[in-house]
Amino acid sequence: MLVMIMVTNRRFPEMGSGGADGRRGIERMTAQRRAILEELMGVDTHPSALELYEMVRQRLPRISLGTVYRNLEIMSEEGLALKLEHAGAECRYDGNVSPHCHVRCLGCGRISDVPLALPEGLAVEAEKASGYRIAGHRIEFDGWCGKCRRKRRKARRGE
Amino acid sequence: MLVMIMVTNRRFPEMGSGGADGRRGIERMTAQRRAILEELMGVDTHPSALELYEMVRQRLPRISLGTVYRNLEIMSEEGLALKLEHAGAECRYDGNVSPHCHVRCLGCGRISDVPLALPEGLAVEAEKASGYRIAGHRIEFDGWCGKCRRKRRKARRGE
DNA sequence: GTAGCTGCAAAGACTTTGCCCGGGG
DNA sequence: CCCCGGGCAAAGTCTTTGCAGCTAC
Repeated sequence: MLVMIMVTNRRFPEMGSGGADGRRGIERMTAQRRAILEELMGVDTHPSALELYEMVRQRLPRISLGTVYRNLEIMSEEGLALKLEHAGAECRYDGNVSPHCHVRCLGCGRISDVPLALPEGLAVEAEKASGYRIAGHRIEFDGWCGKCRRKRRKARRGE
Repeated sequence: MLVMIMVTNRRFPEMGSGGADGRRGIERMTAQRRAILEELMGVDTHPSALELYEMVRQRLPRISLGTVYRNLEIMSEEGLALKLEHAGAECRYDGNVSPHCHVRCLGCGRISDVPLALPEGLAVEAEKASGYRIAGHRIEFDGWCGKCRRKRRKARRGE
């Protein structure tokens, strides 16, 4: 899928220039920013910053990795992308911000979407049980993708 | 709570010396290993490796951070501890391996336990929807703990 | 006795940041 | 024209690893 970011005027409708909470905002649509957004929106592979850097570099060979990080950070603050922070592994980014969860392959680390949502009521229960004011949540599954499952079976037979 | 690790013979019942999947095992109960286990089991604060290092250092001033990391890694492989690879911060460790989930405070980063489990059936649904063989899962809530909530309210009134 | 562990320090992987300049608006 | 954002590189943070000596068993 090819994604084309159209700039209508000064900024995206979703892009404030930072709210009352002091966030940064997106003020200018530069070529780099557009390219990063388009590449991210165009895949469902949850690329890491480095992978995205390589992708964007096809179009903008002089872009720097720092720029990619800077923009991904801003985009996730602005709600244009999801930053999947699984500590212990590098962050991965998701251009699909609709509610869904993820499964990560224990073999190859690949992340896939899972179209499931947290059963309603569970957040309320968590709030009661913990005393925290719940603001968000994340469900992550771990598992084995088809490819790694086959590889594993073969390895076990071999040993 | 004080936790005392008793060594019966060669090894813990739960501690294999590595399974068919080639994992490392725990062969020897050293003072360092015992101290790390005991400190981790004795708190419910989900310490990071560095925090645990500081805790253990009270007892074993010459222990090294590398040893703490090495042992935490092995323990989590052996199922004696949980490695919480939660969103964007350093890994934290949990001596409580019974099924439960966690909430992290958006203000101070503190992690607390939430005594809730994934509704049964959801893992099966995820398996069907994703094609992965699901092996585990994690539910993480984000929220504001009481202390940070009060701090925030005060700050907002102040501005 | 021996191989599994430790302490130490260096290296590694990923991410953030300071600085100065260019270009978007 | 102004200042946001980019390129570059250095620094920062967390974690892993190689090595030589020590020690649990």
